[in-house]
Amino acid sequence: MPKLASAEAPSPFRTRDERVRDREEKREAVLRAAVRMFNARGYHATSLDDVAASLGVSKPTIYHYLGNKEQVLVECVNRGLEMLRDAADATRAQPGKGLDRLRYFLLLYAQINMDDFGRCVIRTNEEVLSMDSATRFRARKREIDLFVRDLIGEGVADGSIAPVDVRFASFALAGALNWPARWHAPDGPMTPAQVADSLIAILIGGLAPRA
Amino acid sequence: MPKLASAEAPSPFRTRDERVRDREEKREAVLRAAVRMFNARGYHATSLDDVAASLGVSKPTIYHYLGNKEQVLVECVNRGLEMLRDAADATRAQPGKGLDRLRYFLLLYAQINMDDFGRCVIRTNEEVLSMDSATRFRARKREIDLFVRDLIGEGVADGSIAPVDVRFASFALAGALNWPARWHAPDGPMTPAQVADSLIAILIGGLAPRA
DNA sequence: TAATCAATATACCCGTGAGTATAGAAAATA
DNA sequence: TATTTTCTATACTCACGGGTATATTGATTA
Repeated sequence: MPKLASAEAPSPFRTRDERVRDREEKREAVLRAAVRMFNARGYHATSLDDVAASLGVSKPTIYHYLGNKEQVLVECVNRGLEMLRDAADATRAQPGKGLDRLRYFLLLYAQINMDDFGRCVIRTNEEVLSMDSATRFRARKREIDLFVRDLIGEGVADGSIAPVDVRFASFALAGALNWPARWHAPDGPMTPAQVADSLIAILIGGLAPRA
Repeated sequence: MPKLASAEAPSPFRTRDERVRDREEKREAVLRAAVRMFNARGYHATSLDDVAASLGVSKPTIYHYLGNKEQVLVECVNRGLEMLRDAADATRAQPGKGLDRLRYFLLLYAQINMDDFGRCVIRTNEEVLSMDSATRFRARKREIDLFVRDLIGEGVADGSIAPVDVRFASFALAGALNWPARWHAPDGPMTPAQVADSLIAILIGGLAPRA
């Protein structure tokens, strides 16, 4: 009889696992609240008091879940970088010619840049991080950049991409697809997917008319 | 005889005009020093004490020439915006088809974005400005954006540009050509003109191989 | 039941940095 | 020469915000 009660009504008594999950959830809530404010007002202009207030708690609560302000930012950035890494992995498993695979990745890349955590990756400049964090940050962004260059190189090799300068092509793509992190309104009429599609079409096709 | 001395040796006595020019020069020096530090470390992370120290003067000296910290930033941004407006004017006087005129402007645009003051326009986000300044800032950036859209529309109309979505094309171009403000090293091996050329070639030609 | 631990709050400390009050030197003007 | 103006420094005020010391409560474990 006591065993049966488990799935019925939500018991106010939490098991150890539930407590661990609660903790994770709260940590996550702090990060979500923080990243929104960082994106909206900038890191320096956002105080942890503000973040705490927006969650209806006090500052020490944040310190209970995260070490200090920089770590809050670092965790947010890491969430975004993780999404990018996943996108790269998904792309590696993708068939097709270089251009197709590149397009596949760019579509994900652009959309991530319109996500709260992805935006944060773009909007965070290394100067605000400690040297140590900045180094790691740079390294992980470089990983992504190199991945894009590989895809472009692959496309050039198999003829699906014009013989462009790989380095500059990756800069041009990154710039164009990072920019929405600054102008795209999450609650605007265009979905991230639509924005991504439109931008990528232009980048692939170019401005000059096709013969 | 006294008249003749004017152009000979630089007199330690300054005329009224010279004094006005001295003042301008100092003001300008403050802005140059400030914009460099803003670009390097970010606006919030730069104190006016630091700026003053880098010029070998004290903070009140800065306040003597400029009202307050925000005004320092606003003036820097205005310098950049002025360069952009000049570039637009020069382009208006330019002959040729839409694509040629667009290319002409983009070349200037991209280079300005690698200049100290131009960088500052890109790197300054409105959130750090007072509502009033932010509004003016947004308006002047919008001017530039509309100008680019006009050029693209012109090119589409005269057939020199493919029938792209004008709005997204301008976003894609802006993003790609703003990005160097964040990665281009002024003392690196590539000159701004070379960077601009390379990026623009890719944007106009697109990634897909030409038939 | 006692002792411990997790979670949260209140109230504080303290450094930084924007902005100012004041004074003094040098030059310009009367 | 006396007076005012320009330029600059020293030395301050004050608010903000990161971070912490400490107390409280409720649940967990011994």
